[in-house]
Amino acid sequence: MHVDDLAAKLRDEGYRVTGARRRVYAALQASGAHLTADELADMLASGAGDDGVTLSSVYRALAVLEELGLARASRLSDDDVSHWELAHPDEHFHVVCRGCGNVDHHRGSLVQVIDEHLRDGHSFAPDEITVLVRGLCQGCQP
Amino acid sequence: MHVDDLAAKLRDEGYRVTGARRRVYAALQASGAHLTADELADMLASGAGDDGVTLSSVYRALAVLEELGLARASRLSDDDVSHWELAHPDEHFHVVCRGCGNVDHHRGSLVQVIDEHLRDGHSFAPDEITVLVRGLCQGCQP
DNA sequence: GTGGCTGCAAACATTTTGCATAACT
DNA sequence: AGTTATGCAAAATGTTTGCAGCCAC
Repeated sequence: MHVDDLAAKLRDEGYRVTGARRRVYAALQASGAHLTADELADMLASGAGDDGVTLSSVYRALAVLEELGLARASRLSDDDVSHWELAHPDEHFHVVCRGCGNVDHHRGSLVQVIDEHLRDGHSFAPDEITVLVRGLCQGCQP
Repeated sequence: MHVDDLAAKLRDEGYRVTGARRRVYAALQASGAHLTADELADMLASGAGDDGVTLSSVYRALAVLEELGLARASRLSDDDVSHWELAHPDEHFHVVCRGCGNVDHHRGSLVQVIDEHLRDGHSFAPDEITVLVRGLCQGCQP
């Protein structure tokens, strides 16, 4: 999603279009990775002449983006930090390598399988399914 | 697992058998539910004449139990609290109802399916697979 | 008796919040 | 101009840690 569309979506929902929100969104998009609020704040710290974004504003921007369904938090490690990424429209889950730290977005039908299984077989209506796999990728295996 | 076996396992691994560890284990076993460290500390607070267990000791006891593979932490809600339970030997995943808060241990082959899929198709060696589903159970649906 | 364990309080890290100022509409 | 968002610092929260005394071995 382009930054212009972000502006439109923000206005649509009654939010203002601010530098902080645009910059946080752009940073997530540019990196393509999973960033913590702290990392985002560091990346967006006030540089030469530039205005920068504070840590608290990063948190508030992320909350708004999440509200709009544009960003997602996940707990990829077992320490207490949330890692943020732009929300992908298609179902996927995270495969994290303990060796190199690489995070894969694994697209597949498994999330859908779980959904259908619970819906049909157990009368449970899921609205959020999280799958997290940790282990070793091919290159990091002994 | 009986508390006597816990004692044996602790000794086997070079840990001491203490009241705190026994009580934390027993509380997790008795409740059968997912408890936070805080809830455990409250349950085990020093009662009439009884000795009780402090919050920090609850954390330390849980760390040891996790080390031995006897307890597991999961993040069932999106606030930052860890919920603890005794580790079940069989694969299962959590189904949490947003309405009544009930947590189901759903046993099934899905975890195994994910494991095999990644192992065979993607040369990835998982050592931890977490599946968390949130939604509405039958009774809480509109 | 000795070394690991506990309680207590203080430290820590992450996230949230209150308030005055600045910025979007 | 009006009111929402930001920066800053301070609070809140969950968890960890240092240290003196205690308890399992």
